[in-house]
Order: sequence, then C-alpha cells, then structure tokens
Amino acid sequence: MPELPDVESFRRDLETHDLRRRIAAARASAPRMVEDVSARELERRLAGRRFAGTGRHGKYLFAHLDDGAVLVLHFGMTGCLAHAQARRFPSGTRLALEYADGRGLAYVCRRKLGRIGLAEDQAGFVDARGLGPDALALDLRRFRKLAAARRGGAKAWLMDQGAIAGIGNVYSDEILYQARVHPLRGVETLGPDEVRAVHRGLRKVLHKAIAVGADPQRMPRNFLLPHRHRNGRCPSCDRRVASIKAAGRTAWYCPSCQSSPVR
DNA sequence: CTCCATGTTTAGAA
DNA sequence: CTTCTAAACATGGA
Repeated sequence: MPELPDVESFRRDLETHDLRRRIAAARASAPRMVEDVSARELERRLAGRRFAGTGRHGKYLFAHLDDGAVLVLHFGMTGCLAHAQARRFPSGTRLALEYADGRGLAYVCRRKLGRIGLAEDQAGFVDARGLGPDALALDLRRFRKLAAARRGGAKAWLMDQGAIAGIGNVYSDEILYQARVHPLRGVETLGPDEVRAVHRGLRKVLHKAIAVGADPQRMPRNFLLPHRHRNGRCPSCDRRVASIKAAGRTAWYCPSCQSSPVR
C-alpha cells in the first residue's frame, strides 16, 4: 500500500541500510517506467555512485546520490523496495542495483504503475510536480487554512496530491473514520471542531501506521483498515461498513459512526 | 471470462 | 478557476 506511511518505511529502510554503499551496476528493465532520462542513461548515471541521503515528500521517495543528483521513486499501486542477495532479485524487479559488496537493492513494481526518475534536486521536483505540502508537515493552523480554501468532498480533498501530499484511498478512509466524518461531507461545511478532528485523525493515523512499518496486521484494533471490505464490521459499533464511490475510488466507512454527508 | 485493486494523468463536463 | 467523473495505463488475484 504505497501511501505516505509505506513510503516512509521504505525511506527509513534505505536510510539505515543503503547509504554509502558503492553501486557497482544498475539495471532498469522497464524502460517505460523511467522518466526524465532513458533507461540506459539512468543505469549509467547510477553506476559507480553511492547514496548520500534520503528524503520523502508525500508518496515520493528521494535517494540523494553523492554527485548531487536525486533518484526519484514513486511506487504506484503495487511498488515496494526489497533487499536482495547478490543478483537474486525478486520477480517484478524493475530497477536492480548491485552494490560492490555483493548485496542488492530491488525496486519491485509488478503493475508498472510506478515511476523511476532522476532529478536535479528534491525541492525543484516537488515544485515542478505541483505537490501540496507533505501531510505530516501540517500543523493545525496551516491545516485550517487549507480547509478554508477548499470545497467539495472531504475524501477527495485528502487524496488530492496538489492540496496535501501523501494520502491515498486507504488512509483517507482511515483518517475520516477516526475523525467520524463522512467521505462525501463538504469541506466547506465542516465546523472548527470537525476540522480539528480530521487534522488529529490524520496525524494519529499516519504516525501510528509508520510506527508499525505500515503493516496492516499490526494496526491498532480500532482501525477501520482491516475491515474495509464487504462483510466488514465497524470496530466501534459492530455495524456493517458501507462502500460508495468517492473521487473515483471505493470509499469504505461506517454509516453509523460517520456523520451524514450534508450534516 | 469478468470484476476489482493501495495511483496518476488527461480529457471533458458541470 | 475549481471540482467531479471516466478512461487509460499494466498486471494479478478473486
């Protein structure tokens, strides 16, 4: 589930295990996933380099190279990062890095909906992409300002990467569930207390998810996440959860605990 | 075979 | 201008 918590987990993994290793060879085997440069050029630019640091903005992971360039990874719907034994990369590996010490790093993306890019710098990339502020960089005051400038469905707002970066279908459901706000509720109709509840839900959900390494099995019992499917029941009131279409996706929510769309 | 899936972009409609 | 919907992308699982 490559939303902010998943990508943050990948980043931490990269930060603790992959810095300062010499990249002996790189292989980009899905040319259409590579942006900004050709697959060959990317391989050439990675070979011989080391990762000097990591960064993240929303769902984008940045691996800073020791020559100043930045490897940009987006994970689409099914992407992940995995460490590999020498030359034994998992199936679905789209970018394989072989370190000089024999270990390897695999960017795996079965559905090829992710993207691999090379940027000059992180801030410039974020700007050019038109991404909003990272979800975890928002204090209540700033969150209120964003809410005041927004109309339309609450879920669509949270998922709009140009408004707030990092939240996708699953975690927007979770945040609104924790805040007890209906996914279709108009942002302009939210009272100050409700905006605060959404902000609190956002921070609680994302921080908690990061703390458990974005592993669904380790989420708190009061999370909607494991129950967002038909036959799923609300962890709070035990009623059946419901699904509707919102912002082009399936939104799961508890009709009993989450206020009506119109209020 | 059909439907659906954790994401983004684009086109066109309100 | 902002917001919403559908379609496309590529692939696998139910």
